Amino acid sequence: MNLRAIKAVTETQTRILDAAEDLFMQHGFEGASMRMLTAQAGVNLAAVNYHFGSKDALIEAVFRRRLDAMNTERIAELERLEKDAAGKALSPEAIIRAFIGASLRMIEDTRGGGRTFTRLLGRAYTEPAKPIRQLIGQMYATAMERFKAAFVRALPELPKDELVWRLHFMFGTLAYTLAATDTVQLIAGAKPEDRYDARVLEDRLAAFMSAGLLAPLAGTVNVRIAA
Amino acid sequence: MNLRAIKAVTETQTRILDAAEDLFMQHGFEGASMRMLTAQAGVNLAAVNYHFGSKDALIEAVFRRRLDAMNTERIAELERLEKDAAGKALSPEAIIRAFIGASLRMIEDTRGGGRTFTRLLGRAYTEPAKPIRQLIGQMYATAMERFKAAFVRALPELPKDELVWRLHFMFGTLAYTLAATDTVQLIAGAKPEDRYDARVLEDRLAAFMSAGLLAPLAGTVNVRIAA
DNA sequence: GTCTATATCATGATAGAC
DNA sequence: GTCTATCATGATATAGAC
Repeated sequence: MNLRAIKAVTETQTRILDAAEDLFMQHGFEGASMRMLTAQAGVNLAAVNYHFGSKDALIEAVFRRRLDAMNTERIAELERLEKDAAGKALSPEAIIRAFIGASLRMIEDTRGGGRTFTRLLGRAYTEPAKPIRQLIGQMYATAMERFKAAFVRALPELPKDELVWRLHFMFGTLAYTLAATDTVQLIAGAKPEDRYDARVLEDRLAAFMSAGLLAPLAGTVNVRIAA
Repeated sequence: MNLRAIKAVTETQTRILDAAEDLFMQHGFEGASMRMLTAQAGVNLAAVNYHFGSKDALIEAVFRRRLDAMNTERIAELERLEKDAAGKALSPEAIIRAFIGASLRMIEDTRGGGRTFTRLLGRAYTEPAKPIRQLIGQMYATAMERFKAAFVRALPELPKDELVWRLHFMFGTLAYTLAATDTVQLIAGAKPEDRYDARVLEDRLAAFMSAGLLAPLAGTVNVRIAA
């Protein structure tokens, strides 16, 4: 009888996943080695292959551990909003908050590694390696469709291709915020206590993103100074 | 007499820089090896160390080749605008265009490797390795200060810490756009001919970013549906 | 399930012939 | 300036004892 089928996650697996999260974030997927990883996890070098099969499978496990739950939470929040609205259109800002809230709340989780994961996630969005892009794409697919549909309903007058671009920009804003909140010196000017406060960050991000999403159409208001 | 002092950039150096740009973008700095790199450049394995001294020095050279010029161009464009305005305040959107224009125009340069570099650059913004962050930070420092001052002058009523956050968000939007324009599936819905048209992209980005920059202050307009 | 030991190959860097 | 050859180290992965 297979014990692993019952106790799906062992102590060793958790330690490996925690170390992998941290080291993939710091050094990238190719840059973080099995030796670094098993040393930091305090497990044997062979343990990764035993528990996960290969380095690539470990990468997938790292994302799967948190990302599936995160996107499920996003969709649940959106559906809660839609139910409460009872047929009325949602405000774009409310939809935005439903999308960004789950990831921002994770920033506050330093003990459980959530913050590390969000930084890894932000980095992974700009990862060109095909297998990783496909992996992330798959894991986001359902939530993306749901949210896109919600935005279409909330903004029926916005041309579809314009919406797609603006979703792209919004995604980028979030990705960079997740990845760089810890690192970038620009933010040095910001009050430290605000930096990781999910509520404050959500307010700031939601204000910025919804204004961008609702911007006047380019072409109709292109005022260039000295053009 | 040192010939390299006269002809600063040799054919071999250019080939190495081109290959490095491409492979650092694809595999990250740690993931791209000297062997890959010299093979793709069609030069000897020892050539990198001879011409650049080390892998780290090569990384710096890759950025320096284009980034210094890019930021000089940005500042020149800003100063041109300020001169034309003759003391009057610039519009935030004009300042934004001055900042993003130089990088977006580079996307169109497929032959010379500009597009590759912009993608590398977008990736590098989320790179946590300290030496690289410091390098990029240094190279941006002057331009950042100049542009921040311009925004302060254009938006005297916007609180400083709010401005800093919004600049951070704008930077993120641009970074992600540079890094992911080629890759992300979301954009699959966009017309392909628009995807790399710097003018179209600049219009879309400028509209999004300036709306975000001018958004009503968070806290004053936080309308939550079903809160 | 966990360990040691090892196979096989890639890594960055350099010494020294040409 | 360019090459080959080589060093010391580190890479992923696995076989087999416990």
